[in-house]
Amino acid sequence: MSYLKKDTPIPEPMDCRILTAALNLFVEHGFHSVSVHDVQKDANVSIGSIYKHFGGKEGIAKALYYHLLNEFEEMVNDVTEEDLTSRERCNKIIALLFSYTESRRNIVSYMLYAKHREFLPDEPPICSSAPFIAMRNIVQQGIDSGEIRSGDPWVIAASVFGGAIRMIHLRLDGVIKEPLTEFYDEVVDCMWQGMTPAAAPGREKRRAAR
Amino acid sequence: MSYLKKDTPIPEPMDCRILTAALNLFVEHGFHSVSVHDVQKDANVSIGSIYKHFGGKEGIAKALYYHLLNEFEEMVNDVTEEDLTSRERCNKIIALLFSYTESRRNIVSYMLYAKHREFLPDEPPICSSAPFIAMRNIVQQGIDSGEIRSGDPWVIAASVFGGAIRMIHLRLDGVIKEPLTEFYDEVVDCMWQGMTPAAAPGREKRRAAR
DNA sequence: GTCTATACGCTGATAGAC
DNA sequence: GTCTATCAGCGTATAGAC
Repeated sequence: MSYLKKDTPIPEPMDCRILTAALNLFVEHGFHSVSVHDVQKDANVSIGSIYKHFGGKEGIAKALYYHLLNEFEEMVNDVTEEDLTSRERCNKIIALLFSYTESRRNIVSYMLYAKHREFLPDEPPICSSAPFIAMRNIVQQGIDSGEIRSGDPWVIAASVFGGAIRMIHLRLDGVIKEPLTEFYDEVVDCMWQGMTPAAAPGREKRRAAR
Repeated sequence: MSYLKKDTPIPEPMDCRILTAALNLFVEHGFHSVSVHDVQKDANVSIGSIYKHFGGKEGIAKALYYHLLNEFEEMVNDVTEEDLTSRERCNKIIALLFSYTESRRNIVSYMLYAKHREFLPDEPPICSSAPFIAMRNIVQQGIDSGEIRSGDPWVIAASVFGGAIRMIHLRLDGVIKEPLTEFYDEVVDCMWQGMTPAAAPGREKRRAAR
């Protein structure tokens, strides 16, 4: 059942084999380029089973999405419950995301790239789903406690996590060749320099183009 | 011919009507969910013309991609040729990207979300294509001239543009309701606070989790 | 519960008239 | 150069045997 956790204990045969096969195929070829037959073949089950369990291709994608979203949320919640400062929580989330990108590449890719609108017509986009809101809330707490400069919560959250997320994109696209974990210190350092309340008032700026 | 430029002068009837229709359909429904018949209907041309001009659906997607990529590259090159500091160049690119996201939403969405691997099997991913490399080079010049803190060029580039790109994603997903231009000052300010060479040595850090 | 075989619609692509 | 009519193949989904 556990995809994100390191110690996957060999999941229930049927459902999970289907989900795992679908995940890999979706990421490698794209949702619409994969047929139910492809999944069926890869998972060593029959088409009937797939329709019995998930009701079709969209059903698989939905189940996969919610399952992974849930695990992601648990991860963020775990970090939230630890006794850490807001900054340490942000850092930990970034570290975990980097780590997962290396060890569970396809999962991160699916959650980051999949156009969920395609199979979840009227579901909130991933950016406004629970775990991302939790991340924004961590940032909000940091603002309230004075650890992080104040401002629009989404802007601050985008500034905190934007660099790291961009690094993940570059890594998934093959632009960056080395494991992300090597860049963790530098990314986090760059980011916090701009997020300290002390730095907020701004000196020497106000010369921006445009 | 000009999609990115503000003053689109009513393009050549045929080719551009097809490309425009395809762009909107691709963005709204996804590449694979759109049939050639859909494009044909929307563009008010016949299937024959489409196959004559573009050779099929993939041909349309490719033409669209290269066309827009080219315009994007021109935009970056224009900024590069202006007499500005590296920082001002970065700011101007961010300002232009924000502006285009508001005025030419589908174009930005297509370039940002489209999985180009699907129709460009062995083409470099967008992140390593010419305009993005040009952006990284601007950052590199800033590092060389001492305007920007030193470090791995991709990390620094990700830190410079990551927050802004994240804001674009949030805006395209409908999470952010107000025009991006309203957030420009704050985004740029946050970012440069972390990018100044003076700030690089690092004080009070080295407490990162993980 | 699991499988196989089959039906039906849609999509990409072409041939040939105008 | 542009269009219409048509085809062949694939992909989803189902019905029914085991």
